[in-house]
Amino acid sequence: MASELIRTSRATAREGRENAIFEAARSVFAEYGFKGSTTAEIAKRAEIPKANLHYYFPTKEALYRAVTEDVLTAWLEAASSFDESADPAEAIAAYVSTKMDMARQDPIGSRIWASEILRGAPVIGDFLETALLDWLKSRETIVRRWIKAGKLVPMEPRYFFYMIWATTQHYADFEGQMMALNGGKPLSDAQFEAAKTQTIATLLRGVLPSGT
Amino acid sequence: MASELIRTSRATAREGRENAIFEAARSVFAEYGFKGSTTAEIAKRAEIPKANLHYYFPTKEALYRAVTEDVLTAWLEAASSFDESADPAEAIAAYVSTKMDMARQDPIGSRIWASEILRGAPVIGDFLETALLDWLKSRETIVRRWIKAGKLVPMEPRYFFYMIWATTQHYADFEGQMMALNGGKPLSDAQFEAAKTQTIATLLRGVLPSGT
DNA sequence: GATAAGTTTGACCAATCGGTCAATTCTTCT
DNA sequence: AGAAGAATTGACCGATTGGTCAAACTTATC
Repeated sequence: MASELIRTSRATAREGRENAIFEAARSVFAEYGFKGSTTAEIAKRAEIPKANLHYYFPTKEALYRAVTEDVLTAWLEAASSFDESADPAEAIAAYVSTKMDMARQDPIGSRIWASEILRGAPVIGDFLETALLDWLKSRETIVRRWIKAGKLVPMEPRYFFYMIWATTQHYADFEGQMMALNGGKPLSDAQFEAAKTQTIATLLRGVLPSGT
Repeated sequence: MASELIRTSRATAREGRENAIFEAARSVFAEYGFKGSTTAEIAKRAEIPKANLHYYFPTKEALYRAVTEDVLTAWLEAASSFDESADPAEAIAAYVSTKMDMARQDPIGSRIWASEILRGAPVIGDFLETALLDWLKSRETIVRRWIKAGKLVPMEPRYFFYMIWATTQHYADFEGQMMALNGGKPLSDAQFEAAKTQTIATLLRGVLPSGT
């Protein structure tokens, strides 16, 4: 039930100043997108002179690509959680749970993804058309098999995955909106657990046959 | 079933060049966010000299506020669709349907909203804490009444609204991702209708008592 | 402790940023 | 037709942008 996904460090190992720059870049890119971000602001958050940033990352785009690559790696890691069970209810619950935990632990990564899609995915476009599409297709096959076996209600698997992605992503990307609706405070651990449990329950009720 | 929401013109009446600037600004702000957008790019898309833009909108921020206000107006219009029926299934179906249609017809508006939230809602923050919170609270009361009456499964209404908002918003904000997964083409009308129908069905199954 | 390699930094540059302004053109009214 | 106001425009301004560079400073190696 609890997640093993503890991201104390990023996927790619970095240390010292390089890591400070990397983390600063993540937060700035998540907030302002690629175009809206400035190397000066990143350097400021990393507490280093701007010139020093360009020693580790030659251009703003190189830094953005490094950050983006890291986000994709995390996505692929989470994706595998879908496959670890043969039972649809378990697989879906595990996947949604993992995605929710990711949104909670690494909202910045999720926001970088969202921001990248908003501007037309110029950097991760290739990934979407290849790795992501492959993943989706193969999981659609699995879901269709479950439907034929009567373990899931008839449906188009793709739109179900969109619901899962949308909901889990929402808890990262719209954290600000949720805070405003929650007295200015972020969701507490208890609130988040309730949200996660309920989301899984609603999704499962939505696709499991009635008698289950 | 079909939506009455035809947004051939924006909420606020505008004409001629002012409208061209307004629409150009919408598309640029949606793509790059406030900071990442430039008045030069907006002027270019509006096919006017940059100086002319400042005749109608004194500053970039004034233009952004005008665009943002328009998005909020559209949101409030859609919100009312929840109230038009006494039956929970009908109310939810109508609301989701309206929101889906909005995402389809005005994805740019949805993206401006998302982009604004991503950077901490500096402009619409007040709206979130007042009008949106009021709306949410009063609808939570309605949903709780339905739950007590046994018309809906026990749940925290808020997280259910988050699911609805997330899913409907996803079809606007992540259109680029969906295109990449759909052979580079946007969802056809038929595909979109299928997605909408299935989304409503899954959500309703998820919250309606089993015997229904 | 000298030398070389790796790291840090302030000063600087051309390009772009949001915005101004005076001059010009177009509309409207009489 | 001609005056008055509204709309349009190129030229321009100071500030900020991403990025460079040579000089200074640290660190590891002998």
